[in-house]
Amino acid sequence: MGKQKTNIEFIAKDSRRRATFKQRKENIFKKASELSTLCDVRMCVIIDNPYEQRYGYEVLPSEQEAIELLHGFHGMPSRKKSAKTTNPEEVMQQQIRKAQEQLLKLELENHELELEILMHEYMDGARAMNEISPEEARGILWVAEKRLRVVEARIDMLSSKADYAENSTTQPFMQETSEIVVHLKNENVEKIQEARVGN
Amino acid sequence: MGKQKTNIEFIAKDSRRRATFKQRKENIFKKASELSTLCDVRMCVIIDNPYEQRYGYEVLPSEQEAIELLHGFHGMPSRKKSAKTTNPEEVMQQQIRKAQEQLLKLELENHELELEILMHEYMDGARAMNEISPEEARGILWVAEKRLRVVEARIDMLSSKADYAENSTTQPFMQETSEIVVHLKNENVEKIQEARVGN
DNA sequence: AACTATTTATAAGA
DNA sequence: TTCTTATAAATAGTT
Repeated sequence: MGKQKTNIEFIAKDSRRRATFKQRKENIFKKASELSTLCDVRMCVIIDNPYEQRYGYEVLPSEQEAIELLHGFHGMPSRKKSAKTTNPEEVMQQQIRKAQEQLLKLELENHELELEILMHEYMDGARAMNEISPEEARGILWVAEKRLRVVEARIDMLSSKADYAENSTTQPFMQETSEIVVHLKNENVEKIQEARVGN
Repeated sequence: MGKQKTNIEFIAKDSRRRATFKQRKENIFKKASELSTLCDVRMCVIIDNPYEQRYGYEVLPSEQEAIELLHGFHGMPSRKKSAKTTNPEEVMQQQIRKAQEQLLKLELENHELELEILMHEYMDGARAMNEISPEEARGILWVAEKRLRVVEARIDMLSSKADYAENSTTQPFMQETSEIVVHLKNENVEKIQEARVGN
């Protein structure tokens, strides 16, 4: 659009490219915001910005939304909203309880993929907040250790090929396995320690 | 735009909302695609689609791009591109070698945050390909176990508060700590076993 | 960065 | 719904 129709191809001239980028980027965010409001649909636009050093990319409406969308948490309530009105630690405690509860359920129901997603989301959320409570630390350790024991048990079970051949067709519980890795900020090590002592 | 200027607010009428959604969604993807080409900029648009059951959301240009953008891997070569022309297993083997190499470097240089990012990316890549090789499995276990030992050692070290107070200011190695969780598809358990036997 | 001539996007209507 | 069309918005080239 404009005074002359342009082909969609890389703009060689730097000044023109920068101008076009700035303008079109802004318009895309605007359009995205409009559609989100008009149809009440969650969306996320991520645009790498090579011309700005502060952030390598810009996100609308939020990075958290993007993470949730990518992880498929369409049905879950937005963590962001509740975080606005509640103490972060409270929110996190709720989350770890929810995570533990769900983990237990999944253990019973053999839905490990859901756990993977849940943990992933939880970890992303915790990292975003840059802070975890002793309860969270304990919860994370609990989950991680539990996963590790399950994995080890399964590997032992698979040591015998015969057992595996037999079980693989009859036991849905063996369908998937996983280990869990949790990243903790170093300032939280002390909290973990406290959690262990307090436990 | 249109025959009448409209306020940006939720469209109550369902048929009209659906029409607007479809049209605007298409246009946003088009605009995003154009900007990406015009300025050679990586971007990703994720739109939840409540009217389609097949996918809860649509992504442009790819989910992998989104993951990389979110994790901040702007400088790294696109895994997707190389995967197109190479055997997936080859690519993954290269990746685990790179991961191990980098881990060693980080152990020495105390840059654990970089490892976190690297592992995160690696895991996402592995999951996307839905397949890992014995070498990868062994590599992942190696990394995970190594991280776990480091964490445990640090927690022991922190058992004494006095030691912590002393060391926290003088030992950069103590700056951060982490545990690592790896998710493995169950069909890969056997591969892990093979890797361990072959090791 | 601000200004237009045009091209695009799109709100209603069919 | 999808297509059409009058009009609002976006934008290429210019200042």
